[in-house]
Amino acid sequence: MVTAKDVADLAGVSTATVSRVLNNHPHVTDETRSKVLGAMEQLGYQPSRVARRLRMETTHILGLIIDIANPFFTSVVCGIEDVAYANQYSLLLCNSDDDPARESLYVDVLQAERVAGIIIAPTDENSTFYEPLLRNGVSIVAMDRRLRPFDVDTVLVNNVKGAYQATSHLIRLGHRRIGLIGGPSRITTGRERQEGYEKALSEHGLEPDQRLIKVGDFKQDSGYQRACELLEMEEPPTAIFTANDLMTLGALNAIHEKGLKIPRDVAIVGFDDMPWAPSLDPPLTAVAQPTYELGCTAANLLLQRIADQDREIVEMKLEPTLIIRESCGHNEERGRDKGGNPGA
Amino acid sequence: MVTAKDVADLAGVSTATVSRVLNNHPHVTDETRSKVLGAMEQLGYQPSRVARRLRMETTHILGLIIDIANPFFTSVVCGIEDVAYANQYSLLLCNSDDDPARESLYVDVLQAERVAGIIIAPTDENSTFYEPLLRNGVSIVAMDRRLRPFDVDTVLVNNVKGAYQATSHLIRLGHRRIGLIGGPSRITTGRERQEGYEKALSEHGLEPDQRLIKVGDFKQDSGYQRACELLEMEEPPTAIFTANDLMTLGALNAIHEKGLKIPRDVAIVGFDDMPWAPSLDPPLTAVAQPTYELGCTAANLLLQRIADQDREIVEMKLEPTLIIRESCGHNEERGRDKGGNPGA
DNA sequence: TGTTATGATGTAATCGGTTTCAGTAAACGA
DNA sequence: TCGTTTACTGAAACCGATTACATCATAACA
Repeated sequence: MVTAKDVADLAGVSTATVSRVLNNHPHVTDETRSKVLGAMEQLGYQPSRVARRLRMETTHILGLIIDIANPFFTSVVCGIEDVAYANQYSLLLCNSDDDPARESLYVDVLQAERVAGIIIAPTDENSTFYEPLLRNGVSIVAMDRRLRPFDVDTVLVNNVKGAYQATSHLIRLGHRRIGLIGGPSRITTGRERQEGYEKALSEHGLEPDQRLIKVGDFKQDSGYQRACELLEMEEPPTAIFTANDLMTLGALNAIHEKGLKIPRDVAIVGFDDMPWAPSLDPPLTAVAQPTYELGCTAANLLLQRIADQDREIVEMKLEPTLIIRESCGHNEERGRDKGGNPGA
Repeated sequence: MVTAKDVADLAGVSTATVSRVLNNHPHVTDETRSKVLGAMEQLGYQPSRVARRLRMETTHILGLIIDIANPFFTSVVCGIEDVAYANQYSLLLCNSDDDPARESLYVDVLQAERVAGIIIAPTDENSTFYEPLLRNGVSIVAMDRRLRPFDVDTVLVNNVKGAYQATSHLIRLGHRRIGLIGGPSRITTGRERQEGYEKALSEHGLEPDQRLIKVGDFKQDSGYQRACELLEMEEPPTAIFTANDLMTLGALNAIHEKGLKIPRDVAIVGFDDMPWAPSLDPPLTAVAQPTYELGCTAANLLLQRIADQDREIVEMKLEPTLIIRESCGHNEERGRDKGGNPGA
């Protein structure tokens, strides 16, 4: 591998000058500069970021810890990458697999890599293993989910509101027995979406029924399993709210498998409006999240904090939107008190 | 940030000894070892991978250049990450956005990062900007797509066969006017899937009609646009083969928007069997690719090559499977010569 | 007892850049 | 003409680990 020394020798200068040319320092003769540039060109020189990093103590690398199997995050990652790319940062990708142990291990790796900052979607909002990072002044942004023990920049989507809207929509359509397929309560999104669901029920005078609340793990199979449990109850729910896209797909499989017709036999609202939602059978009513924006915002917050460690800590909350299609039926305006408190 | 020097001072030893403890060298007293470990613990020491990397000239980082917006790659990345994780490698994620210019830039970045190896899904199978990498002995694996100018390890899916199966399936069902929404011909998958489509037509005695062949860019919007063009022809095709998952979704939007019924008015086969395919309206018949396996294989090949630069170069071809659901109808066994050469 | 082998540890060079400091030559002012 | 400033460049220290080599103490052996 060709080094600055090689370039310097060929150009007949010192490595200091090579470095100066590389970094566009003033006080370099045009003649020297072009000699050095010529030598670089000729040798195909690529300066080692590893060496530069060691000396400069500034890495221009961002760490990213998410559950990469979850398609929700693909668009989020796009947003992050676009911002990183525009600012000449690279991305170190870590897969938490929604497992706190794996997340913890990657946190150590990222610290060892001396990354400039980290964007995480914590798999447990009470994790404490970020303490050493913060002590060492590594910048952190919590994204999509909270990291409660620490005061860090945070970008969230208003989960309570989204779940509230989805559930209210079902209630407005006359549903009284509404099942929830939720996420783990250790994860912010799991907890808050259940909260929004329960809030909607309560505010409409309905008592949350614990038997209708099933907790999955945000993966497809659990959506299938929990949906089966709900549908096989002696008094099954007439509608189901699934707390993320993968569990929605699982639930749809269960519903179709049992030969049930949506929305006639059972209605369904999902959280996450994915590109395929309009093409599902039937087109899915779902809570849309601003995923790309979520990623961009997280990355921008992180870059800001890297630039200014003393900036005050912010928490941003992006707004979800309920996209109404056909998986709950069309009769919301008919014969019912919209948004009111209809009887049983 | 705490360094080996700090640990050495606290433990009353030299940095050499700290390093020896770190790397489990023999010839360290139990007493010294525990003193050092204690100091590390007490200071929360994380050895700098940056420094180690510079000295050792072995990075334990793999570069990955793909179009991260394409959901096809999420499962592929899972496979890669699992293998990397198991071998204590980290992943530097680069988004080509299917743009050769961006890919080229990232190639330089990865070389500057001195990554141990690179996995790429080339956005142009004739790109020549990998030459400097190969000259410097960086290991490369081409995945999902070819990199023709260079002799590198390659893992592909049998695209010709997959497209052939999909198209033959339509022909067997009696379709004669079959539209193709293909990918760019500079990309292996675009070229080969068109090849398989044309081969199926020819072998069944049908002349490929250039007006029915539309080329998209593997993104959703182009699927929508090309499908509109096909459906608005004076003599529209009775079936469409879409060359990847995103374009399939776009085409479905176009079909639904025009109020057409699948498969009655128009049949559709997709390339890529995604988790949502069974839940589409109607359940999608599609060519399934072993995505996770594709990722694992690529990562394993790369690690093998890193370990042994002289291993002979291999090209692996994984097999696709046509998954028959309902988007082409069910009548393949009825009244027709299965696999034969039925008349018009 | 003297010699040698061996184990445990420290010293210093090293990886490839960046940066401080010093030195040289040219330019400028008086 | 001399002194001072300024532009340019090189020598060497440095970032934080690893490791070849040196050193010393102790054990083993003749």
